[in-house]
Amino acid sequence: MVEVKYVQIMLDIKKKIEQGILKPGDMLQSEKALSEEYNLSRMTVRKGLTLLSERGYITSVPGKGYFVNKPATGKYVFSFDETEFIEKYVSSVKLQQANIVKANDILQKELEVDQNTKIIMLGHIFLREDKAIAYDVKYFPYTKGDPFIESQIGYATYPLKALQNSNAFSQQRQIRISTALSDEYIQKIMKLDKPHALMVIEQKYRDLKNNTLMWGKIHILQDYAFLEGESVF
Amino acid sequence: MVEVKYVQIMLDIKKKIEQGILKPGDMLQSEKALSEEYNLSRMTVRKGLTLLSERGYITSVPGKGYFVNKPATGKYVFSFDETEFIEKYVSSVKLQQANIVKANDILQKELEVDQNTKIIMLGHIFLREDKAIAYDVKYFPYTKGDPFIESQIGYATYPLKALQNSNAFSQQRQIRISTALSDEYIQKIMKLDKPHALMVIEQKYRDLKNNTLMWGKIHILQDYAFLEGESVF
DNA sequence: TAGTGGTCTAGACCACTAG
DNA sequence: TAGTGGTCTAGACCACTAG
Repeated sequence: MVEVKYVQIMLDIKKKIEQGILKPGDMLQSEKALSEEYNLSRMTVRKGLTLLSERGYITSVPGKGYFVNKPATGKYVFSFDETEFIEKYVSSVKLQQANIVKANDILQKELEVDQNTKIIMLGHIFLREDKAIAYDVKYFPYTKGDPFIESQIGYATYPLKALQNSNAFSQQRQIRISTALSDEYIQKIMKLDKPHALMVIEQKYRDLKNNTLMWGKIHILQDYAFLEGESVF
Repeated sequence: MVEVKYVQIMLDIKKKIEQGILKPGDMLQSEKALSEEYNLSRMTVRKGLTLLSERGYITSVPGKGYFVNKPATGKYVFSFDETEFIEKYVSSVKLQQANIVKANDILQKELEVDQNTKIIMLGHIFLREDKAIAYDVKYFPYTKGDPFIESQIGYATYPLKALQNSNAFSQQRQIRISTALSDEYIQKIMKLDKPHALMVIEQKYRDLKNNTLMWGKIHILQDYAFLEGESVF
């Protein structure tokens, strides 16, 4: 399989970096020198270098040249999606609680609203063959007349899908993963006879104007709580 | 601040997608049509479209055109790095155990070695003001004469840094996050008086030939176990 | 066959770097 | 002042699509 020219030069330089022939901090040859060495136009060389730069191998410093990066360690990508979790493990979702509440201190902070804002709270239990494996609670600021929120009240199935589909390109999401022992309330509603370890996945959805659209926590029983990721540079 | 032309066209089309003027599945105008509309050369238009494509907004289909993507939900990037964790929370690291062991079933599977391979096992306790907050165990296949491994035995401080620095560009890393209740062994070595929730972070380092360089698990006490991430498309 | 995106070229002008 | 990377152009040839 013959690769395209800019991939060839990219792979060639990448190999030199991986083998340590080019070391972190080293300056590459100039675009001009590379285009002469590889017999390519400068734009084609640039395309190869851009790929290396996007993948974190090198950095360009205008006026000076390209430099081999010090590898950044510890960065991973992973996926988490309630709807995927549900498809994988959950046989049914039970609406456990649906309330309109006033914003307490935590909600004021997390949703960035004042104390008079009404909040829709939705609690769900995720069941697998009649056994509770996760408890999910989400809070939505209730803006009167907001067509999305109106549609959520009394929404039959799991509400998040609507939020995700509505305009996902205009959302920014944050996630926070931690762990906790089940407290008495959770043990009661999940019908656990003793304390269990839970993975707690906290999510916040924002729109492009930085308004918080949703804040919520999912508590997953340890046997069903796995996240997997891969390194990226 | 005047943006460069390819950023302008990128932002313009991005806005149309975010506002829903262009919807998932829609075909964009052709490169030629766009270059006439914006009065730009085709290469400049392409550069803008490439940015949108890299960010997950559109996909190009050769021979047909560019299409607006359906947003992929649930993908996040986050960082985890033992050395960062140590800097943030840990006042001292205690070597708890250093052994050469034979590969049992789990190690054979995780390290992809046979039963005769010798494995170096290093257990560390992470202390914060004399209190154990994490327990870390790592396994390295012992290849005789491997200069890296030789240097690890009896290595005074935390061993991972050497592995990370040695040749990080030629490594691929996997991570797996789960949660567990502390078992008796962990309670003993961490001096816990009762069961605690632990975040379990499992990491595997591979080289480019897919040899496993290291497999290990860190068990972190719930109060110190937080991972944060952001959405990416 | 006309239209699409993918690759590649040769050249231009620019701001910035560093002696 | 010579060299560097950043942007942009006008054009070429290609494989692929779909009527």
